[in-house]
Amino acid sequence: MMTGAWASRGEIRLLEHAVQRVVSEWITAEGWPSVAEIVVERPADNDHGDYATPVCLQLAKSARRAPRALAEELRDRLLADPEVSESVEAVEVAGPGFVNLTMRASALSGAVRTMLAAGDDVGRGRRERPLHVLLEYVSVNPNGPLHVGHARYAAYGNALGRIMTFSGHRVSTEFYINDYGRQMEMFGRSVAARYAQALGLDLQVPEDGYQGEYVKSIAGTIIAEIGDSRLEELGAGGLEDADAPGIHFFRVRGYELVLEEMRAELDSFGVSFDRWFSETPLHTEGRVQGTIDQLLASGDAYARDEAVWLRTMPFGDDKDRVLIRSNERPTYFAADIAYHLDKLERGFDHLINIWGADHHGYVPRMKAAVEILSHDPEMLEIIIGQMVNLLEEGELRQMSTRRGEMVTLGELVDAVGVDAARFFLVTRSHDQTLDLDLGLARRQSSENPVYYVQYAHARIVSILRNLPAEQAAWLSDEGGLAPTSGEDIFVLTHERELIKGLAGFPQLVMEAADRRAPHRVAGYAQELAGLFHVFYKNCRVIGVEPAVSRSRVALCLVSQRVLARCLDLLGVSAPESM
RNA sequence: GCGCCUGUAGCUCAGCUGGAUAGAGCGUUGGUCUACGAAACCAAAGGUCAUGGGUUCGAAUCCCGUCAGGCGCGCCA
Repeated sequence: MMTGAWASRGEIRLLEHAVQRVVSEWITAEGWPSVAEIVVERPADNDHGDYATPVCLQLAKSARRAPRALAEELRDRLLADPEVSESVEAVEVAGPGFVNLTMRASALSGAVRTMLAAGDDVGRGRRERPLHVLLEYVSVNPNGPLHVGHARYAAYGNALGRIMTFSGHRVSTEFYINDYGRQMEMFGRSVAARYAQALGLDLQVPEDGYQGEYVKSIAGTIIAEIGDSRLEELGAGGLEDADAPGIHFFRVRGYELVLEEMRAELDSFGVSFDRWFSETPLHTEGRVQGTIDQLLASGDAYARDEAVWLRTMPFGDDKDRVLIRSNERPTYFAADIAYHLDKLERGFDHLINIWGADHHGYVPRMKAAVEILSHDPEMLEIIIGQMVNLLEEGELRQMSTRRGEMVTLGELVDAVGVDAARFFLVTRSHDQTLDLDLGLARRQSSENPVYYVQYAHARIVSILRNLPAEQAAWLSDEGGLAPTSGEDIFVLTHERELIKGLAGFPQLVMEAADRRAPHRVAGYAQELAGLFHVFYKNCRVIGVEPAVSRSRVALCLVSQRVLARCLDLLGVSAPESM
C-alpha cells in the first residue's frame, strides 16, 4: 500500500519491497512453494542491522537445505540486485539463518529529503480505496454528567477518528442522543421532584430515580428561569404520570441543560462531533414504526405472543429479539435499528460504533440487524472499549450515575489537565480494563509520559528559535536545507536511529488506523521523543560545521513535525515552550 | 452454566495476523548541567510472560484444558 509522499524514491521502506521482490523471484526460480508473507522487519537489536528477514528459516523445509546455506545464497542475490545494493552497505548472515541488512548513510539522506519535502503532511496516508466511515461514539443518555468511562471512549473515539482521517479515509463522527424512553422519564420525574422540593413542596425523587446532587443544580437553574410557575401543576398532578405536560417539561428542559453541559465539556476536552443525532424524532416522526413495518413486510420480523420480533438468530444471535413489546411500546433496539437504517441510507461505506463493555451482549443483535438491512455482515463494526476502574489511593471507587456517585470527566480534567488525561486514557489499549488512580495521577501529572513527548517538541522549537541568523535563513528554503540524495552526511549512530524512527511513521499511521489502535501512536510518540532526546544529547545542531548543522536542522524540523502530528492525532497540544 | 475481555518487572501498561538476549513509564540505587531547554541523558537492580499440554526450525504471541479477575446473558437502556 502506497502512503502518499512515501511512494517516491528515497523511501526507506522501498528497501523492504526490494528485498521482498528479490526473495520472491528466488522462490519462483527455484520452484518452491510460496510463503504467506515475506517478512522484512526492523530488528530490536542494532547488531542485527537496520532490516532483517527470517525468510530462509521458513524456506529451509521445502527447500530441504540448511537455513544458513540458504541465507548465504540470499545474501549473494541481494548484493547482486542493483536496487538493493544501491541502498545497502552490508548484508550479513546471522544466527540460525537470518539475513541482516545495513543501510548506507546515503540512503538515509534520501529519506530525510523526502520527509522534509512532505512538509506538514509527512506521514499522511493515501488510500487506494478510501472508505467513507461513520464513527459513532460516546452516545449516552443525556441525564447526568459524563464520567471517566465516557472520557475514555471519547478520547479513544476521537483519536481513532483523527488517525483514520490522517491515514486516508473519510470519517464522519456522530453522537447518538438517547433522549427517549424510560430512563429519560425517570430523569424528568427526578428533576421535577427536586424542583418541587427546592420550592417547599414535598415530592420525593422516585425510588429508582436519579439521586445525584447535579439534579438539584439543574432544578436550581430551572427555578432561575421560570420561578415557581410549574409548582402548582406538580402539586396537583404528582410525579406518577411521566407523560403529563408538567413532567414532560422537566424532562426536556433538564435534558437540554445536561446536553449543553456535555457538549461544552467534550468541546474543552477536544472532542467534537459532526452531528448530534437525537433519538426522539425517530419515534415522533414514525420512522421506528416505518422500519418495523418494512421488516415485517420482508419477513425478517414476525408477531408472536403479542409482541413483534426480529429474526436475528440466523445471523448469529442467541435468540430472536423483541422490537415491540406486548404493551405496544418499541424497544430501544427497535429505535437503534431505525437509527442504523438512517445511517445506511446516508451512503457510508462502513459503520463503526464504539461501545462500553457493559453493552457487549448487545453486539450480536445489532450486527444481525445491520446485516439484515444491508446484506453485508462486515458493514457494521462494533468496537468494545473496556471499563475504567477508578481508584483513590489504591481504593476502588464504585460509580453509579443514578446514585450520583461518580468521578466526572470534568473532575478528571481538573485534576490532571486535558493533555495528561487524554494521553493517559489513550495510551492503554482499548480492550484492556484500565486502572486509574486519581491520587496517583494527580501526583504524577508532572512526570506523565505526555510531558516527555511535549518536552521533546518544545525543545526542538527552542533549538530552531536559537539558530543564528544565517542558519535561520535555511528554514525559509527547505529545498536547500535538505541533504542531497546520496549524500553521506548522517554518519553518527544517533542520527541514524532518529532517521529510522522517523521513517517508520507512515507505516505506523496505517497500522494504528487499520488496527483501530490509537495507543500505538502514543507509544510511537514516546519512542520518537526518546530518540530525539538521545540525538540531542549527542549531536550538536548549532555551532558545528555548516553542512552538518544544515542536515541536523533538517532532522529537527522533520522530528518536530512528526511529534506535533502524533500529539495532534491524540488530541494533545504540542507546546512551543513549557 | 454460557458468551466477550483480561492475566507480562514492586505499580500502571506496551509487545499478540509467530522470529534472534521480552520492553517503556513510575518507583528504587548510582552517575551526568563552563556549548543548542537536566520536564533530559547514562548505568544498575528487578521476569517460571497465571498454569498445564499441543502445533512449529522457532511461542508472551497460534490451538486446547485449568485457575483467577472484569463485564454481559430482560418484552431495561
